[in-house]
Amino acid sequence: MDGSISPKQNETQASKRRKVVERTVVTVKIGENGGKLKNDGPPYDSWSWRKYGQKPIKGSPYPRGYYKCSTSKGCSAKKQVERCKTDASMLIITYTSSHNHPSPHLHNTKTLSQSPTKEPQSSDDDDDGDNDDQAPTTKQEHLPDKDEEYFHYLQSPLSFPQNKEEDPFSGNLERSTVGLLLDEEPVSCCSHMKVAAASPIPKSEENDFFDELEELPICSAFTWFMRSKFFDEGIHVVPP
DNA sequence: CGCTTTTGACCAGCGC
DNA sequence: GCGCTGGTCAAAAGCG
Repeated sequence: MDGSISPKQNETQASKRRKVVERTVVTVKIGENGGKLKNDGPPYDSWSWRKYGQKPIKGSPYPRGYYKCSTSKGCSAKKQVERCKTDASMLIITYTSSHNHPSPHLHNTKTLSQSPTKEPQSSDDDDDGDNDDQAPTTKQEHLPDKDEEYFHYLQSPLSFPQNKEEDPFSGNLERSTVGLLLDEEPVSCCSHMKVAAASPIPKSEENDFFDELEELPICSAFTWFMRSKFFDEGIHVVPP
């Protein structure tokens, strides 16, 4: 893929580690049209993703798909898509790393919606994808309407499980969504989410995770994600 | 023709 | 130290 550059020397060193960097877990409820997706097909998303692998996951009847961002060549953003064990209509998407290029559809959202929910915090992650706000005139169509009809987005921001009380957004949003899910799916549906949201995290893992987080600027993956999806597009929490 | 998807193999981390 | 599992790479095939 990266063809010319030997990925084994650069990326592999870091990416092969299991303790990954930033991870943002998002749960997507597939609507009735879920069947349209091939496999666990990634829900529509502003970036283009290229599948580079698929693996059966122990304990899960569904394989996990591995995707890389193909919108930009050097972009290291990745995501893993898997279905919830107990509810096949739920997709668990784990975003890893962040995009190093602006979102191809941001201009759409920008013009479409100056969403009132948008937090003024956008300036702090400029170092990351400082171009985030500028929309390249890419012709990545977004189909917001369709998108919204196909999927109901539920989020479980793994990024800040410990701040959830302090965090301006996580408070309501996270709680409601996760709470809702847990309520609806007491059967440990989406164990990721439980871990992500609640925080019965095993000590070591917790430490590792927070450790990783602390090394990163708060902006990273979650921020762009929030900006580009949750706030610009608006995540739709499907009511029961 | 170019890009994406599929599939198998390999590598490395983690747990026992 | 060994085995298991997860994650990535690379080649081939398919599709637009």
